[in-house]
Amino acid sequence: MKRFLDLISEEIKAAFETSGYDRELGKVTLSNRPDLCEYQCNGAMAGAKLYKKAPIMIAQEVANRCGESKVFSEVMAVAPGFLNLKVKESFVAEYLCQMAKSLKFGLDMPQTPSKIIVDYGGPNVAKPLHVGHLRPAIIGESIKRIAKYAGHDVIGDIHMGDWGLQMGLIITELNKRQPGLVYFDENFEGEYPKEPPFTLSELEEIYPTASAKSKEDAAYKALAMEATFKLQSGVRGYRALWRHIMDVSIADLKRNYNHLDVEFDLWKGESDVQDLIPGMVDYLKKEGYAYISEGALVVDVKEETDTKEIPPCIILKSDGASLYNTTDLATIMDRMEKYHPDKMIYVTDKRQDLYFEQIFRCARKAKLVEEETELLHIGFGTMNGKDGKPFKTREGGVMRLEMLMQEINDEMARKIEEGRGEMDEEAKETAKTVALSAIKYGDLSNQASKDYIFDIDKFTSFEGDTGPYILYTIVRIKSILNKVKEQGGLPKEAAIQEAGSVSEKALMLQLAGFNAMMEAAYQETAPHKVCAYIYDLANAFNRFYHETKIVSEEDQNKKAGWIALLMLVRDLLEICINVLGFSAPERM
RNA sequence: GUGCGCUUAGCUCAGCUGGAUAGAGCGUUUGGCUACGGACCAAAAGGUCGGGGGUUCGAAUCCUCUAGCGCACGCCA
Repeated sequence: MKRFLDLISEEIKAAFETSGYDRELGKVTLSNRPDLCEYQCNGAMAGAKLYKKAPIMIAQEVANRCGESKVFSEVMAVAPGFLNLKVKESFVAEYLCQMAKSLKFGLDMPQTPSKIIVDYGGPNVAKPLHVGHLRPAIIGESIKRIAKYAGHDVIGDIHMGDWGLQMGLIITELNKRQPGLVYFDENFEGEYPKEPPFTLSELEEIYPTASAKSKEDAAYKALAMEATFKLQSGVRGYRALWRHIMDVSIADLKRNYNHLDVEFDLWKGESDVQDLIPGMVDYLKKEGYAYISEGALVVDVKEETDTKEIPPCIILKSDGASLYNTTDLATIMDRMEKYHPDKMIYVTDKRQDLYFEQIFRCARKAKLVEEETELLHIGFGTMNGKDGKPFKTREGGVMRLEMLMQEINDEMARKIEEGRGEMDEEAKETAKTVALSAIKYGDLSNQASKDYIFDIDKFTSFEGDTGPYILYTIVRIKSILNKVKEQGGLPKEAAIQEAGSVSEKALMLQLAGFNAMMEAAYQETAPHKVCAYIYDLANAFNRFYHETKIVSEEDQNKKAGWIALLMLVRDLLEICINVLGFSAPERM
């Protein structure tokens, strides 16, 4: 379906054209002055110079051509040359009826869907998730869902850090504690046990212990590095241990991400591409992209148009070891090979901007990707505490994600109990649902690239521009619809009708902007636009609701129209919160 | 030093890619409860859009200079 703004622009554009002006001047935008009109066109002022005419003259001419319009009830030329527009009630109602019937509520699907890989998450295996993992999970998940809704073929990849020193550390510590394990017996040739020699909680304790030891004890660190090396060189027992660590850790990661309603299609990690590295390095050398500089193997990624110094992309360190860059490039190769994506989106901290610039340039220069392959880095800002400094525990440490979630769940449960005066299982579940909306909406309503203040009190508030307010609105609509159902059922074939009040029309116009909004959110990878939209929509609905008695309406026809309208509001709100990554309970 | 980003109401943030009187929420003040869910609605106060200059009929938005803050700048991820 055409976007509403484009549709009504058509008419104004045609009027410009038949008046002898460039039709592009007829672009219509939302009104800046809702007190004066619903939409406006500023083309007459832009055209004034071109046609050496007073803008008001042009505007007047165009307005005169719109006398008999199916679309507009008012086209008025106003000084200095604005065209103030009001849309016919019948036109909006017709548009919404079509929307309600269309598969994606008016959002056109691409002729050929793009294959998109979204790389987000990036947790380290065997280390607990902390608050730093919250933003990539929330933002990445939403970007993925928006792209899916827009009709693309999207794959979410968690891209774990599963091949580094932390593995060597854990193995070393295990060796100290249980040297008798078969994994450390070099002569062992049988099958290794299926059950891991540790539990999750042990694993969670082992890593920090080992990490602390290695910082104080150089010999210990050397052992850990040796263990890492042995693991990477394929020592059987170490690989088997690694598998155990992975299994235990991934199960825990899945549980945690599940709580966040974050789901990955691929659970790949650095380890998955290690075998590709030698071949890639050979290729880069042979084709002349890579050369030795200061002992390291690098690829130059400078370009003539650069206004700044871009350091080369390091492929191998001077000791010959691979690093983050190597793995990321190999991952790009792997993805091209296996999935052939049109686009790869990386969701990481914005401090990695330069790094990804280097990686992308290197991948492009060395033809690891095709010319059309789009590489995009969405760099997000820091999550700060109320003091404006990076979010920390009271003790100043890094807060575990589970702790944070627990704190917010508790706070929300407390509020719900306060409201209801009781607490049961259902209320607990509701608290979790609402808490998640609070966190996610609080994050996503800010532009991703900016730092933001993580203010629990603000986010968990049921008032104002918050997740709970949105959920409240949805629950409220559901409640009305249920009431109508009890009363005698929802009409089967209810069609949205012409607005009978200002607030109703405002609500309808807000609904009509859905497809344009979603398209923009996808194009600009901007979840915050979805938040802004539903906040406006929720407000428009509540205003309308406040002055309209629906359940007790006598005129069945009118009532049926309102119910159809309500269902559309509910559907759009639910679609939007779904792409944002949360859901609404049945009651609150 | 170089580059990037940010600076909008007391606080937290929008601002539809150049338009009319710069908008929300929180907080403050005030009004509306026989509640289809008041977790709501209505209203008031609150701004030289960091500062200067420029382009333009018209600038928070584009250019330029400048200040403050943050971040990044070859072998960490």
